[in-house]
Amino acid sequence: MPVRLYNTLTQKIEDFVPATPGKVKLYVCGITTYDLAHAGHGRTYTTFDVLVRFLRARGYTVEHCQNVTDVDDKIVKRAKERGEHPLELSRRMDELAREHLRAIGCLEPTVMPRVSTTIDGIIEFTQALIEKGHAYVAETPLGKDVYYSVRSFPGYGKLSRRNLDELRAGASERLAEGATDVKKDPLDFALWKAVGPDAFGFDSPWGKGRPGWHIECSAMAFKELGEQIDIHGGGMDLVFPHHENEIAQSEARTGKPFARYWMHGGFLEIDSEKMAKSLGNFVTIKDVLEKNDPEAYRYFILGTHYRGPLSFDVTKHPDGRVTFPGLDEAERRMDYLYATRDALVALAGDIEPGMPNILQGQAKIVAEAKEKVLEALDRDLNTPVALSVLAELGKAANEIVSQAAKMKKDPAKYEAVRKLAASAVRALADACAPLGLMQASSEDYWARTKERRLRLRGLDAATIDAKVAERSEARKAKDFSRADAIRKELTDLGVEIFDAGETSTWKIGI
RNA sequence: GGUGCGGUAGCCAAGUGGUUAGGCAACGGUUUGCAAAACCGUCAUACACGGGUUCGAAUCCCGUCCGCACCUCCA
Repeated sequence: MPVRLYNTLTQKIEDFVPATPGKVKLYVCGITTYDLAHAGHGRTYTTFDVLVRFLRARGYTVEHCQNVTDVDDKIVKRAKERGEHPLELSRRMDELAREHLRAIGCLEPTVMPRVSTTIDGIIEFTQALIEKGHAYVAETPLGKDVYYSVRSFPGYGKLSRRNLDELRAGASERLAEGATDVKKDPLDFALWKAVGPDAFGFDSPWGKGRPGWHIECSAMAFKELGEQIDIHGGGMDLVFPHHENEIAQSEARTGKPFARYWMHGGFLEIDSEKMAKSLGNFVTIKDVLEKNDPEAYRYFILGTHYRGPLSFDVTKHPDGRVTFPGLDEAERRMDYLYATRDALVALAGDIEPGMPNILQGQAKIVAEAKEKVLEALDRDLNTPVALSVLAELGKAANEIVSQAAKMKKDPAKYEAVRKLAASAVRALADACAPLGLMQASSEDYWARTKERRLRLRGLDAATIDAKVAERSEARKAKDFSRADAIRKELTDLGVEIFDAGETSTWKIGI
């Protein structure tokens, strides 16, 4: 079955066929770097990260271009407030965003162009549009602006299904509020805006100014990927006007279809409202990472189809603690997956994987897991179904481990079940790979979660170790009431105890 | 008003004409000194509402209701 993706342009799920067989050119609109990246950004970039990992797992070579908007009015404004150079503020925020996205498992895009280093391309693109009659220069008190003439492009509105007359009604009202009317049509949008001689800007044939928001993406995609790309992605809020304008610019210049497929991710919501910087209801990725494991966040995101809304719940406890219940639940699932893998590895040791004729129900699940995950992703990135495959595999794996304990007396059987366990380890890795899950070593995963959970609960490991040791002594002496009392005490602190024979281990609950 | 995205069992969430999605919670069982974890079972003939098409509809058609977003900067 081919890869199928929903295309906003046609409103249909279509077979994915890139322009060049085996090669995918992907452009994803990046972040405007004036503040920390929030959990909604994280959702979008995680979605496209899974798309990239998945397409690669399906054998495609993916060129993933994600821009950095480092020249923008918001950046200039924020920088001014802080007495910082705009590009310096942007560089700092970009570094943090990269760090946070890397932490949640997003692979570095192949290319990351910046506005500030693409000014030549933007100017060239703007000039081309002027020459072709799609853009015009307008005089303003600050100098010369360049606007795109929306009426010059017949296909305007085809992505967002809007027609110019309906749009004009809204735009005229806004203009009435005292804006200077230098545009020929209220819907025309800026390609280049003049700034005063003292403001942050770049020299151009039209004087000092800054590029408009939409032209930069057209120019960067053109420069890095060429005239036509396979997939263009971003959040749903970019459909209009940003992506509509990109189409108008790029197709007016080249005369060719810009992107074959347009993909848009749904919103992350808090209290049923879109999480947004402008609404002030956002939780940053940094906030998330302080409370939960990065893979728990990814698991949480993948639990809902990328086009639907995803509710990010925040619970404020009576004691003042703030938690994210959805992420907590996801983190328990990650604990489960890592614990499952640990048990498999402990059983398999370094035996070679194989598919012996044993535990056939489980063996079938192990054999099919990888392909089932890929098949789920074939269907417009159905990550919830992919996670259900992981759940099925986890169950089978744990069953293999518990059945193995009963086979120890029969060396031939035991070796066979160990081979199956080794296959399950491989299957788990293969099934997780396109999702970007279970990327840590067990050692790292348990260490980082332990450290974080101890910190959140204000506990320290040495105290717990001492209590657990004391309890072990009590158990050895068959003083079970003493042992149970200590366990109760620890449980109340959020510490879970696991007895295995005479020894006990512990972990902090989520 | 226009354009989209949603409304599925206690909760989260797949499915888009007939065949067990999955997870969480709860309860019962196997296991355990007792637990926990793990596994098995139950909850589950649920699909916003009203009509219609069909042998058969959560799924298609018509009409409503509700939530959210975009139409100005937004992933």
